[in-house]
Amino acid sequence: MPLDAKQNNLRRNFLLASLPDIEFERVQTHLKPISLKLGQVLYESGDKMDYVYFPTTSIISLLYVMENGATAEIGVVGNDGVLGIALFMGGDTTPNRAVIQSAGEAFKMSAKDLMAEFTLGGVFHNLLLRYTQTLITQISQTAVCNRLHSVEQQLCRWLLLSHDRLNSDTLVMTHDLISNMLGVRREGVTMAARKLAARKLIKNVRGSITILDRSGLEKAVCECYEVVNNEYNRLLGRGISRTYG
Amino acid sequence: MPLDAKQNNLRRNFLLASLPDIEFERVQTHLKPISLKLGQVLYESGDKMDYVYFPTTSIISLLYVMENGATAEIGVVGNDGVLGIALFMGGDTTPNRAVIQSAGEAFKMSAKDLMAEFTLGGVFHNLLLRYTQTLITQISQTAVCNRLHSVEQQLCRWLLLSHDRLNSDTLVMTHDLISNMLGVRREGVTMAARKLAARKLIKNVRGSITILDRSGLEKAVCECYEVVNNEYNRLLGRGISRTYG
DNA sequence: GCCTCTTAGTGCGTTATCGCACTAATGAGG
DNA sequence: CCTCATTAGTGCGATAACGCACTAAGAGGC
Repeated sequence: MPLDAKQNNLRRNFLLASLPDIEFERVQTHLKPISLKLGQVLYESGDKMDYVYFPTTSIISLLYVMENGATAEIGVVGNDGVLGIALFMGGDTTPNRAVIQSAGEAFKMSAKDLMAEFTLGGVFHNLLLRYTQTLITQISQTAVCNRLHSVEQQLCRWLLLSHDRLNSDTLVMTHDLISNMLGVRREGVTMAARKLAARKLIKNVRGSITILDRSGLEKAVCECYEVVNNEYNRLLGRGISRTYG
Repeated sequence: MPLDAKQNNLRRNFLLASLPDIEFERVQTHLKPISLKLGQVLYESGDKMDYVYFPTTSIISLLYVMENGATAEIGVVGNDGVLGIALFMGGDTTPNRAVIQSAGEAFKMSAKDLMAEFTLGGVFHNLLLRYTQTLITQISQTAVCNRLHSVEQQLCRWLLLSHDRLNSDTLVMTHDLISNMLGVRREGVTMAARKLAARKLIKNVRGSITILDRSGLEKAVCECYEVVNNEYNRLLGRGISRTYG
């Protein structure tokens, strides 16, 4: 990849884009582009983390896997952040599975290089911590939403979170996969999706969902979505959401 | 408070107890003892955080409050940790309400003093980040548990988490308060508590719950409880749990 | 164009939890 | 000792989600 193109792509990750020039120059030499395929597992629970990943066009889902095989998503990482926070937080293994929810590009950085830069304590250090705080908010809101809201509302939230991190209005994703993320029945997703489709908010075709009416979805979603966005904007100073950006 | 007694008490908070002597000496001069009453609110959502709190015998619940007034607990902080992580993570306000779940003692430290020490980047810095990682695990597991487990299992988890952070086997707590924490109906807590009482795991009297059979509770609880403990032990090297410690 | 696999939709009985209205027990204060 | 506020327990219909077995509809390979 020519250097100009690489730098251009790097800037598509908001965290990298927020670095001052001096740190950006230093950091970018350690970043290697990587293509991520749908369903690919970057970390398995308990894995030692050799790399962290800065997505640009891919989306990564953080999943918890129960002993009985049931799964539930606790958060999602796209061009708004970085996968692998446990590394600089001082756990050297990850407690969750990280799986590609939407194929695309990312940049990876070795654990060693990341820690070297983190330890310098500059903007990079503070940026990663602020991002971690927004991720905590996202996980917290997932907990609340799981407790208090309906599958339909949660599907709205999930669609909006994904849409925010995507260039396209179409999510390549089966109901079955979504049900694994939300930790509900596949039929439950089908039902909720059909209701949203009946209201012309989405189009529901085999293997993909297309957002038709983004602002309609925002009216249907629970407050959890906006809470997470507001916190992100407050701490990282730019909109991930297409609406609040 | 005489200095010896104060130092002795300080060590009852595991985070403070883990500091090497040099840092402990420096940190302890900034810590002031404070008594916390049941129901007292330390932070309201959106508040600027003037202090962080290191509980010794008190327990603090992190609650999210919905627009309609419904609440759900996302985590709990006792002598295992510190309240106010958002401060050093770079948000200067807190996204949750923090309310005293069990009356007792704590030490508080001003935001300014905390940040001064944190910025030095020593053991204190790393310890706070590692603790934050364990709190993330706790919140994540709350999300998963809310999604996949029954009220009865969650009550077990909640009782064990509280018991771990307490000197006593008796929790002064009404079903109504517990229902606010768990984000379920008060009657749901009553039913679950009665079932546990029928199995002689707890004793259920007006305004308090007494743990009768701790190991029985551990058999009844979902895996979520152990996951959080294991991660805590792994990262902070000592047991909060009375079993795994 | 047909076969086959994947994905989506349907039907139905079961279960957990909810919402609400109510009664019963407890214990602190006068 | 009695009263009253707080806390706990009951009953019941409503609802959301589940588990499971099944059918129906695309979409790619031969």
